[in-house]
Amino acid sequence: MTSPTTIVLAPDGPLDAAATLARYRLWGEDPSNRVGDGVFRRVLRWHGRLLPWDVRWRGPVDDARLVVRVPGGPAGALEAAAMEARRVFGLDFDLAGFYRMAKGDPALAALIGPLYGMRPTLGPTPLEMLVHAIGAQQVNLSFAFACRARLVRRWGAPVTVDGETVYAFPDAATLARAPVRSYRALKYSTRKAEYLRGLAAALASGALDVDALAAAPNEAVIERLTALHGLGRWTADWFLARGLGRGDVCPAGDLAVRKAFVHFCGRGRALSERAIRRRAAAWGPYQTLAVHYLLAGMRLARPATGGGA
DNA sequence: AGCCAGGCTCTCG
DNA sequence: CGAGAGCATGGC
Repeated sequence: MTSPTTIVLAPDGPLDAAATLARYRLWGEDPSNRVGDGVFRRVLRWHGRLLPWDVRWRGPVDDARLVVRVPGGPAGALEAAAMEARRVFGLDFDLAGFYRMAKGDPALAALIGPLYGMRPTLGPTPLEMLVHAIGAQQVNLSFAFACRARLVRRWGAPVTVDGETVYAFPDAATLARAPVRSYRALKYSTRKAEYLRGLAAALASGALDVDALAAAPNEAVIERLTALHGLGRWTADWFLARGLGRGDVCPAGDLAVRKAFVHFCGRGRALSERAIRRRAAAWGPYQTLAVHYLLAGMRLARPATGGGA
């Protein structure tokens, strides 16, 4: 009687794993989320232990399989890793339903083919997703990635397996304790340092309750997050979309989203944030997917200038 | 050199 | 309220 050593996930609908994970490489490297050839590696925090795990993908886009392993880890850790894998590969999005809707939409129809199987990747944990969001506010994404990589190497825990080093993302208490000047050394601005410390403290103390957020309606999530210093509507929208996996979200204030709407929906003319929200509302529960396809569509159109999902 | 990058807060009218 | 300044760094 031995416990299983792998969990195999079968996506409901198509999955293009490489396209889904492109976000982890487009603007730089992420030391806590390593993408290799057919494999994704990460470290799980499991009851105080740091357990490296990996997930390998195989098979065609229309019949893909994900194989999750936690070498030497207990069965519970394997289950937890599989939960993270579901998030990383966006397995809970309804791609089939989205494609049925998108086929009849003039802005989206042409994107289904070239992006078939691409899913939004969700942040593995709320802390990690929000730290990235704060870091990405206003600055170009290459710079934001570089700052985050420095943060991970500074306060994360390196774990080496098979010659590959993956960092456990720093925990909230560590980030809450770190002085502002140490963030400055990583090239975060003083204000972002304060925002990051405040966020980490709120999560570490439980003042910001992740489970409660996951159960709350969108409006309540926005209210709770924007009550914190440094988290505005943009950050809250992206948290709903890429943190909680909500489908009915359009971060209409996002610069890249606005540009994508100009290109695909505005016939070259700018739309107000309000007009964008109105237009997106017609996509109902598929807004998050639609926005990701528009962003990735911009990357197809103009590979040199980025703007991807 | 100067402007802009997948924002947010604060101030002022 | 809406508009405008400041934030800090890197890339073009």
